[in-house]
Amino acid sequence: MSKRGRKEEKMGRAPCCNKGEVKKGSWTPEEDKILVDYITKNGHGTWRSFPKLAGLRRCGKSCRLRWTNYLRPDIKRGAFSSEEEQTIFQLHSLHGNKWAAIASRLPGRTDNEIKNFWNSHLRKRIPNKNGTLQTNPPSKSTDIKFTLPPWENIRKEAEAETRLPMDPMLLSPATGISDGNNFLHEWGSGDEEPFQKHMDRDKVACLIPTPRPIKFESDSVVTVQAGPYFAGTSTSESCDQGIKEHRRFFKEEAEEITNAESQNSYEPENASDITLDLLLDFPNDGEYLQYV
DNA sequence: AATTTCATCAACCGCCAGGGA
DNA sequence: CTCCCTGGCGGTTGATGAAAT
Repeated sequence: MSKRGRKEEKMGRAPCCNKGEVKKGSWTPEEDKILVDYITKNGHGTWRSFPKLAGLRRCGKSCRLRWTNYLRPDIKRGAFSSEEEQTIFQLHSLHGNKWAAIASRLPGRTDNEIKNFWNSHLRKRIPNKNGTLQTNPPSKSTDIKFTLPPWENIRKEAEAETRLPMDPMLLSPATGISDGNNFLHEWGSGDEEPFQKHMDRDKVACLIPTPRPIKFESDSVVTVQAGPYFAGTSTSESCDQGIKEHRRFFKEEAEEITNAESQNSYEPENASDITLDLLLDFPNDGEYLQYV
């Protein structure tokens, strides 16, 4: 049958499966076994035709999801390690809700799993404009303290590297922090003005995605928190200085990467290197460098 | 002990981009 | 060049169990 003929046969978008015949809801162990056995022997082929071939009363899309998210042999189950948490924070600061991009940097973890983990655990730890955490009263098992945000570990790690030792006076907790996604949006827009106004209005420096602590000379009132997000409360002047330093930092890192790549020797080895690697994948195809 | 509230996460839905005919 | 199919993605829902009252 010609495509045009098929088009005339059924107008509009064809449903991915016959809703009346497919089963929905949780998968049973029997269904899982059928799916895994079939793929092991034959591969999945075209997902659309997979359920019929495998003998499952499921939508092909549902089969694909079940396989890619839960039954694939290379899936890593269990709790996220602190290293994985840190990596997710760093990647999210760069990519936002691009779960597939984040998952591609975490072997064995799926986008769905990371998305759920972010929404149920990590998102709560990002402070909002009031300086409070985006969370209901924390459960007993959740150790959330505004004075010790999750990226504190990263700061300590970076400090240990001694590449950018922190001035102790810069480490007091930030008290007013804007939302990182807002910042990313404004940063990505390439329009500095809204960002400046935002800072002036709230007397809040910023929440800048950064893989390592940033050191800069400050006036007497600035306080700084460093990590996946760099944040601070400050006067307008010290804000400006902080941003300048931030940009210089990124520029230097980008140059480092460029140099290393030109020697064909850059191999990401840890979370920090992965983040630097990601700078080159930043939205707008690296266009962000013009603002650095 | 019973009921309500909350947190978690597996699964679904709709949309989109890429590729092939 | 257009149309369609497919896989992939991100947002959302709802079932379930745990915690609180």
